[in-house]
This record gives sequence, structure tokens and C-alpha cells, in this order.
Amino acid sequence: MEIPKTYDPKSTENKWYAYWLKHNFFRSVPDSRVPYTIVIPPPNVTGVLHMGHMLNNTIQDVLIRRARMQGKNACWVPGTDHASIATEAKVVAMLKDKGINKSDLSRDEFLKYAWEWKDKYGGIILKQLEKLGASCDWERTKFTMDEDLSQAVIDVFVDLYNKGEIYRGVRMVNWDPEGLTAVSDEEVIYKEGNANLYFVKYPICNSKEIDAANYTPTEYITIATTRPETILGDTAVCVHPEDERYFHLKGKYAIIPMINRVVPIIFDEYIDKEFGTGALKVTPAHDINDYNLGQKHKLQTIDTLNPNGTLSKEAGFYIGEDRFVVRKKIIKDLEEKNLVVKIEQIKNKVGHSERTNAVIEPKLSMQWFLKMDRISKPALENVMNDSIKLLPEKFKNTYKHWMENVHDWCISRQLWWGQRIPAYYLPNGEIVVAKNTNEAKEIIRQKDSSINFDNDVRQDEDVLDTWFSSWLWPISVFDGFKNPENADINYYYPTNDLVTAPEILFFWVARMIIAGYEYKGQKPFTNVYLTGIVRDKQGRKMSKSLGNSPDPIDLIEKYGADGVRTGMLFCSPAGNDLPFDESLCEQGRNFSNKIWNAFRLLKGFEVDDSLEQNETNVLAVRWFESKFNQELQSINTFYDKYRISDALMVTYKLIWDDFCSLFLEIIKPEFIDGKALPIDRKTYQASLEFLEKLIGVLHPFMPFITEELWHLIKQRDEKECIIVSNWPTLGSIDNKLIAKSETAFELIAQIRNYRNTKQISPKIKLELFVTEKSSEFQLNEFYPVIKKIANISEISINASNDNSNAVYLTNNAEYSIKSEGSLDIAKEKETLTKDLEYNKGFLSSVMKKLENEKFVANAKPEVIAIEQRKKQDAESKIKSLEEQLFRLSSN
RNA sequence: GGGAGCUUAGCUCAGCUGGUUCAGAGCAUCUGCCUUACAAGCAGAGGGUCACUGGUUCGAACCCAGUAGUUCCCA
Repeated sequence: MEIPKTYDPKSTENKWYAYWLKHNFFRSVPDSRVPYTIVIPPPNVTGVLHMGHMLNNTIQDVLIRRARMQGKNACWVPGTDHASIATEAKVVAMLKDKGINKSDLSRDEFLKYAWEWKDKYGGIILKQLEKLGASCDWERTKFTMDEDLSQAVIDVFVDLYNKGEIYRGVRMVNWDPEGLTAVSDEEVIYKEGNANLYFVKYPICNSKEIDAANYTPTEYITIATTRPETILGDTAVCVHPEDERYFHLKGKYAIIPMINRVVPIIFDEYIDKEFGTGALKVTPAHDINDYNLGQKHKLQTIDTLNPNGTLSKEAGFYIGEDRFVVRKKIIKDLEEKNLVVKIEQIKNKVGHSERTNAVIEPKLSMQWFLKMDRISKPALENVMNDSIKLLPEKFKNTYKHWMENVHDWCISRQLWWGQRIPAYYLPNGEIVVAKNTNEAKEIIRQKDSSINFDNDVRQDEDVLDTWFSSWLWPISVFDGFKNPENADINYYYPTNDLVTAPEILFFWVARMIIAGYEYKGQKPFTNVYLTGIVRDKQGRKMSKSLGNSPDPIDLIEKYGADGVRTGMLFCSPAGNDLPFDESLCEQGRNFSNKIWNAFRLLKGFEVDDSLEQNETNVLAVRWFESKFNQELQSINTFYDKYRISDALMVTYKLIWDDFCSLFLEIIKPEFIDGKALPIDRKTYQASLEFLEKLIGVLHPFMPFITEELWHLIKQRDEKECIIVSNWPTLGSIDNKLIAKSETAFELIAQIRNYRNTKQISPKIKLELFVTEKSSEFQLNEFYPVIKKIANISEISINASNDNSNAVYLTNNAEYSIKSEGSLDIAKEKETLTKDLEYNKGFLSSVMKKLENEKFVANAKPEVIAIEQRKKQDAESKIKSLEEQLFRLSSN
């Protein structure tokens, strides 16, 4: 069979993915094995795959595939979340294109469109994950608005309400006037920008009971504001109690311009004397700090904004006009009244909605809240005591800080897409919370049979925050609410690892932990692996809106899924951002090709059964066996520490450097007369076994090419696939042999370097001289190897002093090579002297330690022994170098 | 304004609780090679006051303090 020179991922990836699916290799059902479980961070159902998903899901797949090979029952649960705000926005936009306004639709009609939309586009991202090779148990795919998951959300709401943990209250919320909903603090993005700081003067008067409209002021107080449109909602002016400039205003009043409201001048230490004029206009309805001041000083609260960002009736002026239009208009009007003192340019930070990018308005509104103080306690404790581990650990600090200062969670959203809040309002304002309409009806009937449910009772219009669904995810995907003792939840929960972005550590991770302890009395997972953010070369986060992100599917087309997977992992230690560059994928693709060609080489060997295994090959096999085990141990350790990119790097070097560049070069049969000699059976067999082990270790990173090679190596049974093969077991390691090999390979590199500097072709054989010494690293064993891959004709012991024409190689002068052409004695001497000086310096630093009484007294015995050994080594090197120099000089 | 983290080669990062020749890896760079597996390759090489300043110690990239720069979180 002809094997192509370059590996072509396209022809294998679809084939093997389909094959794995067909044989149910991703499927997991509880059995007697140890479970290994990951629940996917459910991507937004409106989403398409971006680079962040690629990184995140590659890591999950690596962990899952390795666990599967280790004989665990690996279960990766996929799914999506319903993303209320984002999805509703998309559906509204879609309807708009069709000429339909959301306001013209009933709730049910709208939801019908929304579900249609979801059914049509909601699965895209999961299909894309297949391209990446994700080995999810697709039969378990969940959606946060599935019937049973929704029921869990409602049940939890009712339960927490009955426990007194959920309450309804007026709060200052971050209002998104475009999305027409409140958003959480975490969904507000503060962006720095230029703003005008307007200085406006308010008249002062002595009494509350004046005719403000016809009052002729004699004195003014100047306030500074960036949001003059809120002046209409002002109910006080506040200054610092120690601000001398305003002492005389105690007990006086200010008149709000335009609407001529007389408001008190209050004193509070909250004020920053340095900012603006040191006098603050107080608008309790439209600023959180002002709201707090208002509460403290019992001020009136006047809400001057409509939900859509236009001015309300309460404002008295500019009713129905947009807040930004009014900002300009009111300044013009105030200028006409000569009340604007000056306008300054400042930089400030303005909150924008993460979803719609609209400028957030702090707004008072009636919302539902979940108390966090009690239920968050175990979630803090168990992260602090490492019952749940955050990786990297540095996130413990941030987590602690957040959990210790946690605010009540605003769980209502003014939307339709999501789980509708199961609260029913009776005509007298009383609230009944029930799991469903029938239950509500029953409760209400018992309370007051005269109430007509259909006419008099209305259900809350709002839905719950999407996070209020996804915080239940590790439990609800296993149906742990309705059937708390079912086989799945008992087997898979708590799950093992969670892989997600630090950005949602609080949004989601912390809340899942809270729910886990509240509803299962147990953590939801043991390890939280926090990935970094994928950034572009300029360090900007890759995002669709910036247009700086490559399309992952295009990348897969170009470099193969295996190439992209390794590309993502080459430099992404946990918690570190990943500055992505396409060349990383190229490196991944090149790596696939390297392995491919290693296989081609092996496959091309002609095997001769009558051939004895020669000593070179015996040694090569012995050496690689040990080397493999040594590196396997290191790979296992890195996995245990979740240092995935380190595990990959070790695998990469093991395959590329040790297997391809060394092992294969050593055993590769020589060419005579343009024809390759055959190889013995034993070595050939061992090589193929090595390759099998290597691709086994590589499989989690590069699932496709490894499966392809696995089947090319030999004919296998239908179900005998690498994906379900055994992770290589750790064999013995001959450390002495490995140490010797390192010296030998170093010597080989020096011979090659010598060729390079002297421009000697690798084809010309050279002669190597060895000064026999009682060195620990006798390399005799490796002589055949050295001869072969450094192309040495003869290695001879140089007992005589006949070094007149030789160049020494290592810095202990034990090896030398016959120089081609005349020897530059001066240069040789210089190099030798340099090495001699270095070794002498080194020896003296060692001696300093050994002669230091404090060192000998304080250092551990091992450390002292090491220093003794260093001393001996250095002394023997110095001796060799001196001898060598002496020989050169005597010629 | 408060808190946390980071600063090691051109880039991205390792460097476990101070002790080998500890200053490392990959990529990039440079030199030489189309050598019959692979130019998506082979063989070599160069490159760093471990941000700065002090301190602790027999010994500091590592511990402590301060400074600068930078990122994140909270207000």
C-alpha cells in the first residue's frame, strides 16, 4: 500500500468520528468501574464556536480521553444554556426582520417563535464540537430549558422561597434600557471615555416654604455633574460637614432649576471635597450612592426615567425624550437661565450592558433576590480548605474576597425567554409561590374561595436569570432534583473536573458550589481548571465584535483538528492567557506530519527473519524502553498536576527528539549501493510496539491521527481502537543507562558540530580517539551507536601522546578527533584554556563552600556530598585539560 | 481609593519547601544541508544583571521590605 508523503487530516477525521460514534465509545452508563465525569460549561445556545470554546473543550476532551484510556468510566455531559437576554435579543431581531414587533405578540406567541428559532439554530455549536473531536456522550445532551431541568429550577425557587431565602425588594439595579431588563453587576462592563463635567449653580434659600418660581436668589451653590438630565430627579444637595466653604449653608435649602423644587442641603462625610466643587447633587432614584444617601437622610425618591431610557412624567420636562437628547437640551436651557458656570472635559468610566452595549442606568425597580449570606458559607469554606481545588491556586484569593463580600443575587430578568417566576399576585397584593398553576390555584382557593383565579390572579411576568438554571447544572443533568437517588446521580456526582474561564468563576462556579452543598450536601466537582483568555497578538481578547478571531472551523480545515488542538495547548498553562497565533496550529500540523512519517519509515523497512539483532539495536531498544518510561512518568505527573501543556511538551519532545531523531536514526538500516539493508525481526517488532505506546500517550491530544495510525500498524478487531486502548503502564527505568546515553548523545552532537564548523560532509567518516580514564561514564556500550550516527570509522584508545593533529571535543578532553587539514594550535589552546579557567573557577567556588565552617555545619549531608562530588569531577577535568594542553605545547 | 497577582532569552512560559554546571523549554533567529521517512524536514549555533534597590543567609531567580511597571478584582 502506498502511504502518502504528507498526512491528510481531512480524509481521516470524519471517518474516525463516525466510527467512534457508531461503536458507542463516548457512551457512558454507570457500572462497576470508577467514574470520571465532566459536565460541559454549557455554551450559549445562540453561539457559534469561538477560540475560547476551542481551548476549553480541547482541555476537557484531553482529560476525558486519558481517563477513558486509564480504564475509568469516562462521562462527558454536553449541553447548552438558554441565555435569556442574548437569545431573546436574537429572536426579537429576527421578528423585526419579518416586520413583527415583540409588543404585538402575546407571551405564548413569542415563545413559540423563540422555540422555533432554538430548534433551528440551537444545535450549531454542538455540531462544531464534533469537528474538534469532542468525545461527549451525546445521548446525554441537555438544555437548560428542557422540561426536567426547568422543573428543577422552579422547584428550587419554591424551596428557597419557602426557606425564606428569596425575597422581593426595591433595589437599585443596573437597568439596560435597550434590553429592557435589569442586569447583574457582573454583566456591566465599565468603559473609560471622555465626558463633560457640567458645573451648574442652584439658588439658595432659607426656607422650604417659599414661592420658588418667583424667588430672586442672592446666593448660589455650584454642583458638578456628568449627567445633567438627572437634575430633574434631585432631592437634595450634599456637602462635606468639614468643608469650610459650605459651613454657612447649614439648615438652608437649594432650589432645583427648571422644576423649582426646594430641597435640603445635607452634610455627609461620603462627599469627596476635592471632586468638582465639593457639592453633590443627590438623585436617589438614579445613582446607587445617592440612593444610599437618600436612605440615610430620608430623602424623597423621584424616578424620572421610563424603562426605555426616555424621561418619565415625573421629570416634568422633556417627557418621552431620550436621556441623551435631554442631556444636551437641558444644558442649553440652563445656559439660557445663566445657571451653567462652566463645562470641563474629564475621563470617567461608564457602565455598558454586556449584552446590548447600551449605557446602563441605575434604576430603582422591584426585583427578586436570593439571600447569599447563609447558603454561600459552605461554598467559601470548602474552597478554602481545598476540598474543592481551584487551579491555579491564585484564584483562591479572588474567590475568597468575593465570597466574603457577596451581595444578594438579583435573580429576576424582565424577559420572556426562560423559566417564568412562579409567583402569583392576589388582588390584595399578597404573593403565592407555587410549583405550577394547579398548585397555585389550590393554595389560593384554600385561602379565599371567592377569588377567581383566571381573572383576579396574575403571575409574575418576569423570568429567572439564566445562571439560576446553570447553577444547578451538575445536579440537574443527572436528574438529581426529581429523582434524587437515581443511579446516574449516585454514580456520577460529585463530578471530577470542571474546565471553565475565570471570568465566570463567580457567575457560575461559585453558585454551582453553593447549589451543590445546598441540594446534595456535597461539592459538585473536585477540581476547577481555569483556562486563560484567548487573545490576539496585540493582547486583545478575541471576540466576534472585534473581528480579530479566526473561525475555528476554518482553522480545522486548514491544519486538521489534531493540529489545532495541539496548537491551542502548546502554550496555555492553567490560568494564563493564551496569545494565539496561527503559527501554533502550524506547529501542531507539522507535528502530525512528523509522526506520520515516522510510521512511513517503519512501514518501509524490509524485515529479514534470519537476521540476528546487532548490538547497536539491542542497546537502542534497551535505551528507548527506559527513556519512554522516564518520560511517561513525567507525563503522568504533569497530568496529575493538571499541567496539560507541559504533558504535551514532554510527549512532543519524546516523539520528535528521542524517538524520531535518535531511536529511529540509530536502528535505521544502512544503505548500500542505493539499496536499504533489511532489519531484524526483533528490533522491528520493538519499534512498532514503541510507536503504539507513543501514539497511545499522544491520543488525548491528537485523537484522529493516532486512531488512523493505530489501524495502519496492524489489522485489528472492529472494536479494538486506540480510543479504548489502555494507557501505557509504567515500566522500569535504567537511570544509569539514561545518564550514559546523555553523555553519548552530547558527544555525538559535538562531533557533528565539529563537522559543521569545519565544513566536513556527514558522509566522510572520521576517527575518534578516547583517552581511557577511570571515569564513571564509560561509554563503551555506546560506541557502536556513536559510530553509526556520527559516522565514525574507528574509535581507538589513544594511549600514546600522538595528539599532534587532533581536536578535543568535550570539556574534559577525553575525546578527540583527528583534524582534517592543519590544526590551528593557538585556537585549540585558547579553547582549552578557557575551559580550564572555567573549571578552576568552578572548583574554587566549590572549595569556598567546603572550607566554610558554617556551610559544613548547616547544610544537609546530601548537599555536602554533592559538593564533594563536584570537587572530584572538577579536579579530574582540570587534570585532563592540563594534560591536553601540555601535549599541544610540546608539539 | 482598597485588595490580589504578575515582571526570567526576541515571543510564550517552566523553574516544587533557598543548595548539582541553575539560569531551562518550545517557538522565532543565525549557519550549513533537498543525506532515499518527513524542506510541514535534517544537523548545529548564538541569545538572559532572573524589573530595580536594599535586607536575611555560609549560600537568593526563589525568603523579607521598599520602588517602578503591568494585569485583574472590589469601590
